Amino acid sequence: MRTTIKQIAERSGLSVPTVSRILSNKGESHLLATRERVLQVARELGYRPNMSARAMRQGRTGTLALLQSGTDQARSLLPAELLAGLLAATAEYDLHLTVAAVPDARLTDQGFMPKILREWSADGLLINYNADIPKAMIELIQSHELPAVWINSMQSADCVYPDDERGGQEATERLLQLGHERIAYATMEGVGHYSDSARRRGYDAAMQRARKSVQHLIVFRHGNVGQESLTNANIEILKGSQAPTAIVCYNTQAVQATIHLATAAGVSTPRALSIIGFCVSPYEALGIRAIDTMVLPELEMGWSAVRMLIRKIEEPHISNAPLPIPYRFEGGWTTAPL
Amino acid sequence: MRTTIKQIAERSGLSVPTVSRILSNKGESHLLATRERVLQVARELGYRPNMSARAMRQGRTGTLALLQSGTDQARSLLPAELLAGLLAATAEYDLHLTVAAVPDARLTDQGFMPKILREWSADGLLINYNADIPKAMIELIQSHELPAVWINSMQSADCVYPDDERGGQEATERLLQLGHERIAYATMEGVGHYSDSARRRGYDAAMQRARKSVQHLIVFRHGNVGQESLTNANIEILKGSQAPTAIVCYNTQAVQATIHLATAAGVSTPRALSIIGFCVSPYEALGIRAIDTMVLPELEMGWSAVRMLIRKIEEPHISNAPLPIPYRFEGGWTTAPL
DNA sequence: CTGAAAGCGCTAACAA
DNA sequence: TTGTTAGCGCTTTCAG
Repeated sequence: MRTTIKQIAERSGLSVPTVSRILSNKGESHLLATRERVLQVARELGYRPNMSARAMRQGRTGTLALLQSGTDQARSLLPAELLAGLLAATAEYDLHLTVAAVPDARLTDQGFMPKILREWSADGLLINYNADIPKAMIELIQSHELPAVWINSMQSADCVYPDDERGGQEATERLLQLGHERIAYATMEGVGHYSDSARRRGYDAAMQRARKSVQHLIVFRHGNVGQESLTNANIEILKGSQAPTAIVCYNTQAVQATIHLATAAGVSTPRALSIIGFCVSPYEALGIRAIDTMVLPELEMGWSAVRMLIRKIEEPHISNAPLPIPYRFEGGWTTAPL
Repeated sequence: MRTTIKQIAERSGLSVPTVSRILSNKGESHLLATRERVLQVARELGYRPNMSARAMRQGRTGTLALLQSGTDQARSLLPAELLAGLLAATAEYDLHLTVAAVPDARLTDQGFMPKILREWSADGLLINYNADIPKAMIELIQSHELPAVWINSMQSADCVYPDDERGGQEATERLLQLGHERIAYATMEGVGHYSDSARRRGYDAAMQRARKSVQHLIVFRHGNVGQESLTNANIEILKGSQAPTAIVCYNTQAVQATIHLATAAGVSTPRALSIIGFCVSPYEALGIRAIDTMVLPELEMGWSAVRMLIRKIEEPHISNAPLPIPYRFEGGWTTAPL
């Protein structure tokens, strides 16, 4: 049977509360001898505290829950780095992280509610919805009394999100500073996420401030068209006399597409074409050392979200200002002065 | 304050156990009237059961824990599909999933133990270690009394893993059946995972059974060499008179590399070069509709692992036979008869 | 510095 | 069909 405090108390000839205090480091006012004895016995018996009991007594579960939008797509909606940040931060504050997904299909179901929202089993909620959040869901969560922080989503309060607009602007400014004038923005067809328009807004703003005209918007279609047509559709842009000398790419996929395109067009990077991309980390493409990257600060975002949520749990009625996380530039080998 | 069963009992003029029984569907022997009344009041007060209390009483937390090896690398060691499978399965059985990571750096630390192992807060353990598992860790977990199932790892019992050898063999056999004779195996430099050697063993076996000589092993180096040298290093293989007409690729990265290489060498797919890759899902590369893929059955693996663990929790002393999960072939547009 | 008593919210066993 | 009693393991008073 599992070892309990009571057993340790009996074995060491002390009372239950004494053992409890020592094992949970409450009050240093204990004889060194008793202390040692208790710890020794606990070790011998392989004691591990029953967190359910502790939680019930203290009114805190010691758990944060991540409510994650549909993971039924192949592409990871829960980026590894974000998860890493959440895990590191929760571990740091001695909390557990439980993950709950709301399948996209059920997102609009009226009746559906994930287990985590039907019960008291976490102290707070981290919400990472990449898709648009149904209004009903937002209200549900707000009426739910559980402290919550939004990740990757702009709300009026209690949210943490990457500063995409500023990121797009900074990427473009870097290229401008290198002397580039014809700078394009490249993205993938059908990206519904607000980050695409936000980065593009930043790009537009930088171009306008520099009094350069906004250049070719390159939109890559996903692969389900024939090899020839796809390549030819964009290849002219890179070969024309007004071809861009630099491109800001929306994501890793767009970077890959751009490189592929450049290879096919016989345009070499960075000699004739500079590239900055929004990637998870300085991406090593084939034949390329590393991409100049605006790194999405997922790790930091995870940490910030956890810290904000902990604050929220401690002071539920104070709402936190939205926290934009700046992108970090990491140099690679894909940009050069014009 | 949070609504409790007691409050519902008072409001509805019934006793606490009656309310408890109705709310947790125990025993159908209740008057319809009382039933309705209780449910009504519960709804009004927004009742949600306190899982800590329930867990303490029942000796079950209703939680499975995923112990995950270091997430400090950029590459996701927790594939989205696996997580999706685990989440779907735990939701199906009305269980929570908590995720705990052991940072690679601390993997060998003697003193280090993740919170989840220091406490009683889960009913069972799902272990997903991609790196080699230190022996000490295995023993620790085995001595830990908590029912455990290994994912992606071959143990003597209680484990679920993809059948890489058979997968490699099947991929190769498909190409042989298409009439190919010069078939290569392509992988990335420095892959430490056993899946590489297992798939390769399967490839070797298929080739030997067909009495074909094992062909060119193509090893792509990661991008940190100049574009020229990398391409040239492998390009000769595809241009030579004994060039392979088909390639089995270890992973998505190797597929990308192969396509890039083929593009550069002027070899078209699938006309002159067939490709089968081990990818997460039929990968849409640029200019390619979809890769012929041996799909890693991560979703199923997640489900199987959860089912096995639940069995293990119910009957801790019965050990489950290792469960190899077969790969699933999904056709694309990158293979053709010779 | 330590112990006795009480109770967190829930459910299982038994009694009515 | 419902109520009474008891107790899961732990921590928090408060008393000694």
